This record gives sequence, C-alpha cells and structure tokens, in this order.
Amino acid sequence: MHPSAKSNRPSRKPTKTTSPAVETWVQMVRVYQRIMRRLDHALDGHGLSMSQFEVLAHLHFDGSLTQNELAQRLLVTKGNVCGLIDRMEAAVLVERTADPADRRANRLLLTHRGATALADALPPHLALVKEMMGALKVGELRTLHDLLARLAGPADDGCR
Amino acid sequence: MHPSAKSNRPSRKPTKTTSPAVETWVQMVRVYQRIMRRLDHALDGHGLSMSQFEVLAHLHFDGSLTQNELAQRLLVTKGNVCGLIDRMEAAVLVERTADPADRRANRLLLTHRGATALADALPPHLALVKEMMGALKVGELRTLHDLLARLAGPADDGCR
DNA sequence: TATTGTTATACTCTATAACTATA
DNA sequence: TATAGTTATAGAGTATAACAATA
Repeated sequence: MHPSAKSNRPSRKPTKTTSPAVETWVQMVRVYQRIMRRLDHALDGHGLSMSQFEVLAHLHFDGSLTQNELAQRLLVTKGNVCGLIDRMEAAVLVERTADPADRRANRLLLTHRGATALADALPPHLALVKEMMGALKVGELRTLHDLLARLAGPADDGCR
Repeated sequence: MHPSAKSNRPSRKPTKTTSPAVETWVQMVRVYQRIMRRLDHALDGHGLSMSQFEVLAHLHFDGSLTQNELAQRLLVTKGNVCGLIDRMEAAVLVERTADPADRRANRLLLTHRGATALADALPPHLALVKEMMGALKVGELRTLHDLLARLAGPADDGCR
C-alpha cells in the first residue's frame, strides 16, 4: 500500500514530495541510521555508549579538553556534558583535574581504564566503518565526501 | 592543541585513522547532525518531536498502520512505539482503532488535529530540506543519492 | 506456539534555567 | 559583567523482559 493509499488521507495540499533533494535526504537518513545502529551495537561489548565513545576519542585525538570545549565539539550544552562526565567519572573512564590557568575550568583526562577502553573499541569501530563504506571505491568516496562537504556547509545554525 | 598533544596519550596502537572511508563517514555524521538539528528546531513551533512528525508522515503517506508495522518502519521496538503512541494519543494527534481482521492489533489513524499538524509542519520541513540540499545541482543530487544507496545496502543488520 | 500490544524498569540524551565560583 | 561548571527538572528515546489477549 503506497501510492494512492487510503480514503483516510486528508489530501489538503498535495505537497509534491518527490524531488531530488527530498529523496536524497531520505536516502541519507536511512543510510545514516543503519550505519549508526551497527556502530552503536558494536560498542555494546565494550560497555560504552556512542556519546561516551566520542568523548574518549576526542580526548585521545585532541588531547585534554575542558568541559566547555568538549561541549562545543559534541554540539551539546555544558549541562549535558556535566551529566555525561559524571557518569564517565563514576565509571572511571575520565577524570576531572584542576586547570592551572583558570580555576573555574576542569581539564578532562583519560584514565588508564578510559584509554584502554578506547584502544579496545576504536579498531573494530574503524574496521566496521571501513567495511560499510567499502562498498564504494576510493574515487567514489572522495566524490561522496566532496558532495557532503557542500551541504549545509557555511550556513551554520548559530545555535548553541 | 592538536597533533602531538599530550604526554597523557597512551599511544598503544597507532590506529591509522585517516582513510577515505573514515573521513567520509565523519563528514557524513557532521552534515547529518547539522541538517537534522535544523529540521528538529523547525518542528518546535508545531509542537512536534521528530519522532512524532515521522509517525504522522508515515500514517499520511502509507495509510493506516498497525503499531507493529509502524515499529518496523521506524526501526524501533513495539514497546517504544507503544509509549510514543501513548503520548501522541494524549495529544490527540492519532487514535487507536480496532483492526477488524485481527483483534490483537491496533490500526492507527490520524485525527483531524494530527492531519492538520502535519499539513502545517510538512511544507516548511520540505522547504528547509530543499534549501539545505539546494547547494547541489540536480545531477549532483542524483550522484549523491546513488552513492548513498550503495552504502550498507543489502547487508542489513537483521536486528529487531 | 507465535504474535500484538501493554506494562514496568532503567538508562541515556536533550533542553532549560537558576545557581556558584571564579574571571 | 561574563564565563565554567553545577544542579534540578522535565521530556523523549531506547532496550529488555514479563505479561495478557488473540491467532
């Protein structure tokens, strides 16, 4: 049941839905959700949520960050980061240390356990990404990357 | 602080992170989140969450669905759908009706209020999608669509 | 027996806003 | 006065599992 489905339909405003832009966006949503779901499940065995994994990865690759810097990178509020770090500190994945330069700020550090958890979780995560993106050849990946880069590019929300 | 940041870094396993596959995925995550955030905010004024909007859209375009059918389309469990529909029924956006063919099932219907809410929210939603995807020409959109379609395509999770 | 939907539980993420301590 | 972080509150999404009614 799809095209002219139900008399149930109000049909006020025909709202032409089939446009290349919309179809492509719908396709992107589908693919994103499917991939993200698999990546999320791959973290199950490591006792990490996707957000926690992202925190660990940022601290690993960007070095120590304040909670505020982390909030900007994760695109969430500092209140959210506070709760997130609360949970991760309780799980001994990160620790808050005093920032010598600004006594208001916390510098976040990976604990040994956090670093180990990332070292365990990252390689299979990357392998899975490569597997799923591997349907495309390198040239196609580059094309995809460039097309994505031009979407909603400079026009940033200004939000948060 | 970026490249060789902290002595804090364990650096066990260099984990080569820069690959076309990974970079493209990271780009996709960024774009997806930015677009989704704007679409989400655009729904604020209509009193709908993104999930609720999706429910209304599915009922509109696919016709009446059972909760189970809806769960499959939204990729969530039937327990989740139950709670979601509870909230939407409380907001008089949808209603549960008896399925004549299967007395276990609920057929979900848009209420007048739900149909109106969708008719109000859908056009600006689509317009925003077209605006954000409009950075690409039609041919480029088609290319993007085709590349996306080949990602994680037939290899479905089997999950849920 | 299998399936539809419900209920209960628990955790995570998100948003907002008032609050503190520093700057 | 502005900023970094905290706290409180609320709502939403998710996962799991046990359960009732029906197939």
